[in-house]
Amino acid sequence: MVDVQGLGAYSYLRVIVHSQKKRGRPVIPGRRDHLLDAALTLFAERGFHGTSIPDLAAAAGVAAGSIYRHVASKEQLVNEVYRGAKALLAAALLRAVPATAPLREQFHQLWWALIDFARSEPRAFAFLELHHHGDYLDAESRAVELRVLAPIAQVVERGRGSGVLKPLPAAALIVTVWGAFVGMVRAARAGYFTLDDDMGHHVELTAWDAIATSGSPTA
Amino acid sequence: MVDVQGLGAYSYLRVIVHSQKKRGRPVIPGRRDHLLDAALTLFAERGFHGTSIPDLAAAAGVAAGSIYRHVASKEQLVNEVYRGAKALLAAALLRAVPATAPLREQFHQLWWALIDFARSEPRAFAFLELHHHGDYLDAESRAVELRVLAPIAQVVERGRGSGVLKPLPAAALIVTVWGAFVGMVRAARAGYFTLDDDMGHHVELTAWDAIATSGSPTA
Amino acid sequence: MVDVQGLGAYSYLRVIVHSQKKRGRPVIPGRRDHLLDAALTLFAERGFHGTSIPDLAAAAGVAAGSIYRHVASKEQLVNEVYRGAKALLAAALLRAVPATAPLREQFHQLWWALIDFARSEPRAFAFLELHHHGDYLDAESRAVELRVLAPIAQVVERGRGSGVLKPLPAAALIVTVWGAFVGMVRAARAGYFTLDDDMGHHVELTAWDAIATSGSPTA
Amino acid sequence: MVDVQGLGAYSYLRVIVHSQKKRGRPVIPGRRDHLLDAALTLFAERGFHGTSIPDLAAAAGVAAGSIYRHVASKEQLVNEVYRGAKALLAAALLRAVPATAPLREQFHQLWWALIDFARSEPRAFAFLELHHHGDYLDAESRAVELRVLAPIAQVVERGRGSGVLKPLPAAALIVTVWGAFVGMVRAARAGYFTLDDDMGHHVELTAWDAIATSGSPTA
DNA sequence: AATGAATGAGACTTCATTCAT
DNA sequence: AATGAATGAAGTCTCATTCAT
Repeated sequence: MVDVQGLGAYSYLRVIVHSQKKRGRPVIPGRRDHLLDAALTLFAERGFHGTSIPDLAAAAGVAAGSIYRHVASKEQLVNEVYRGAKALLAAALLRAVPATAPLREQFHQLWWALIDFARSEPRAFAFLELHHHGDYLDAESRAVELRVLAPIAQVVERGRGSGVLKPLPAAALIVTVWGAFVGMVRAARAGYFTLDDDMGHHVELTAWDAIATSGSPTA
Repeated sequence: MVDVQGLGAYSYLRVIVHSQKKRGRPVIPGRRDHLLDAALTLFAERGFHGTSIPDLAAAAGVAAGSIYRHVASKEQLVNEVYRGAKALLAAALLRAVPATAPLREQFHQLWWALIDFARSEPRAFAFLELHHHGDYLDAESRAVELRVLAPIAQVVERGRGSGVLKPLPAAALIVTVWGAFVGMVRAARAGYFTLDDDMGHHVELTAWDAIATSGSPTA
Repeated sequence: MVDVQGLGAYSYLRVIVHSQKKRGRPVIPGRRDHLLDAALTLFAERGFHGTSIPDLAAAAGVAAGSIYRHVASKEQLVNEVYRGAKALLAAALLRAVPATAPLREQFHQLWWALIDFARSEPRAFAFLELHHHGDYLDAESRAVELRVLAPIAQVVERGRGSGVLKPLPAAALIVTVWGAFVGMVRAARAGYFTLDDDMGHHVELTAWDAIATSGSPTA
Repeated sequence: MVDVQGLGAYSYLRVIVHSQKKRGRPVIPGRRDHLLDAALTLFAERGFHGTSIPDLAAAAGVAAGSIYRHVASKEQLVNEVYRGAKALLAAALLRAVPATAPLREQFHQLWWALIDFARSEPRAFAFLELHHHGDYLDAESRAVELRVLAPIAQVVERGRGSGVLKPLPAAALIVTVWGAFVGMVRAARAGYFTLDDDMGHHVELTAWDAIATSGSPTA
């Protein structure tokens, strides 16, 4: 099991042990997480400006004013959600890289880790796709985009060095793989097909052939 | 000359599509076209909900109330822009398919037509990417996504039949190509690299190898 | 007639000639002035924080949103009202100082100019009293308080020089006169008596004796 | 020892009034007194509507909800503070009137009692000035203004009868004295000068001359 | 007795749309 | 055909108050 660094303060990603140390009316355990979760859903579906505070409150099952007990502003809320989703994706990718293995095997692990992520956290995936930019993202939240793709980049670099991958600029290889993956998920979400194991496998083959040296073994 | 079907009433597309011809018609489009053009810019940059009517009016250089001379509502305006952008893309693709040619050549034509489009109409491309869904799109506007990719689909189908392309589901091949292309443009827009001819060429190679039968010639 | 400088942009203090040069739905002539007037009333009665935008809108007979067509914010509105009221008071004082006249006569003119002001513009007077400080006043609006009392200060200085007034610090004399005047107006507003000519005259006598050299003639 | 009537249940006034005595009672008042004290500060600085319950709670060092252990509402709180401040002023004035003494001496005592009050309880003084009116004051709290000036009125009446003071309406004399005093304190608070003994003495002279029969001795 | 989370009304402000000119 | 003032609903956020602990 990988040690997932970088979760930082995104408490809702962890199973929370409530220490109940303060006096006063106690926090209903899941409230904040519930809010962030509802926000993830709505922001992913309608975007930041398309989601109102009353919408969020209704989805979270709280009064509108109560939201401000958990976050200071709507902007802070998106940023919190953004970083949470990003951490989730980063964790999925990190978990998938067994340090030593044939490159084709690494690629396979990575690919299916991504598919797992897209399947188990479809909202987080959709959210990240929709919110790269936007004035409401703060400096920390921005400048992520492809940085989270570092594990992929790492694998690609290794492959280029060893001659297994095409001697093209790394960026060209990465955008192809990442683009194919995103395209697949989007098409599935749009209803063009179901993202089943077969489809995942098919596109894995195309993605690998895209970047592998022509003569390399495909599977 | 390509027959640009489907433009319907979206005159300003015709102006743009035909603009290289310089016939008698004034190049400076009418007020309505100017509005649609300004709307394309703002919607692409900020999204539908992030763009206000006063913003649009200011960008178009008209009074807010005047917008309602041209469209009945803000929603109708996005839909109009949406269909315009989609028609632009469709036109670019249609123009690119020389009915008879080796498949690799057709793919090449298609690929560079897309690059031309992304370069010459970056706002339209960004807009389409950002507005697939959204409650504000009417029934006609939605359900486009990949339909406009019909020319690509057509080429792919031909290729599968002839054995030049992998015997995978057409959807798997299409999403890979389209995904790689979109990934490349997005990465360029995000500043990770410049979409120059070299990069276009590199990614073309990966995309082709992704879908071609393993032994096929690459270029 | 004195040239009243300092009215600056406070249009509502002047009789307005409407030049009606712009197109579009015309401004209903008195609207902005009407708003400032209603704001003067409410702010004087309830203070800044005690007056809401809906209150102001109702008092001015417009919709709440319409207020923002005339001022950029509630804060700008108070400041506008503040400067208007101050200009009114300044004008009243300036108008009252006949450059050459026996000091007692000057005092008399000044005193009754103030009474005229308090009677004809009771809201402006009450407003100024209530709004010296306040975070909502901008730098320009603050730093007025006694500056507008410059004409009084001028007269007092003259009197001290000539021996007609007591050889006390000017500030001591001024605060007594101004304080007596304000006390009188406040008491009248509170209903303790009516500010008629008799009362005005009585307090004038006390105020003069307060500052005049003991042996000076009283009237 | 002065008999401080009217303090009723406002225990914290007694603490302050008696504080110079240092008997067994703890100088640090209870929670409720602390709250009323904090409220006096904030209300004096920002007014009723400009002060929020969270502000008050923070200033008093208690939780927002705890305030409602001590008062039933924010309105009751101002009224409580109002009556407390008024009682403080009343006590200062009562303490200052030695039943038998030459009128000039009585005036002197009164005047310096007021100055003591303004110096030692500047917040109470500022508060009273700012809160005469206001919908939030209940019937009992309102209609005070000059009633608390009864001791002054008493002295003035005596003086009119004996011919030492001007034969003008008592109200005319009172507002002058009170107005001069308030004007002096306000000017000092605004920073125009320091309210030192000299200034207090100077303005005392003007105030006395204002109301004394012209030939009367000044000091 | 005290806490502070929760509430919902209401604050200021913006916006899509209408309308008089 | 075009303008921009006017509107009122809705948006974000704060606040007085309640309530579970």
